[in-house]
Amino acid sequence: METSPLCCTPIQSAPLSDDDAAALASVLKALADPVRIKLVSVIAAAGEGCACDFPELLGKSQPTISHHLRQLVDAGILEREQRGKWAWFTVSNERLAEVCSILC
Amino acid sequence: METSPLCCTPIQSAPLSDDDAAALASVLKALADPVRIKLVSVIAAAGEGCACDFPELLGKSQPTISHHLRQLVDAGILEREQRGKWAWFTVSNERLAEVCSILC
DNA sequence: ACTACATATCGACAGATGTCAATACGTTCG
DNA sequence: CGAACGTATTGACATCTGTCGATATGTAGT
Repeated sequence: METSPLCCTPIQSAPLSDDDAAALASVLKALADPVRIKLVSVIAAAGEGCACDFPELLGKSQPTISHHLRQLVDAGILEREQRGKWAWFTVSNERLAEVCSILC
Repeated sequence: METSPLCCTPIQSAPLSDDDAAALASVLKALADPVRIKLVSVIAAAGEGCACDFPELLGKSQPTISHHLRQLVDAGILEREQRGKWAWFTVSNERLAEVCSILC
């Protein structure tokens, strides 16, 4: 869920509707965790990332990492691709751009 | 607190350090609530806003609004100015720009 | 089919968070 | 000063959230 595009009006120009505020808040909430924003930055900087590397890289258990990855995918921030038995992730730059286009 | 500037490197170019990730997450967390992001949008669109108008405008109690305003001020997103017995708020466009410069 | 390995889900728990009623604080004006 | 009014803080509560161990699901190779 939550893969629908966000509203595109910068907050400077008009207040958000209740629905748009809820939608934007839910995407921001997905980003608003130290582990998750670091996951995004690691994947963004490398271009892509394998789930197998994250537990050691971030010092969190495998279930915890899987939980955070799911939230980011559900929010439309990450995209998941299965390669053999590994799960690879990329950042949706469009999604981040949507957020920025509303904030600034 | 939390008024110190955020790190300025886009996540595309390098992964965030643990400290930078925590700092960015705490600012995003302040934005990641429907009531708070709507407060920001209302104030941004109008240029400024009086605390006295928000409870009715957002359908929340005065203590709840005060609580959210405090979080936004602590995160450096809003700035507070006392005018007589009223509290007025403006949006720190610099703070929002910092966030966007890291995300995009 | 069986084994090995990567990832997802479940269940449980401690800690954080949003909310409001009650109350305290601070400013203005008579 | 004292009353009136706007705002902040406190206390309490239900809900949400991050975390991990245990377990289930899925994929690949023998």
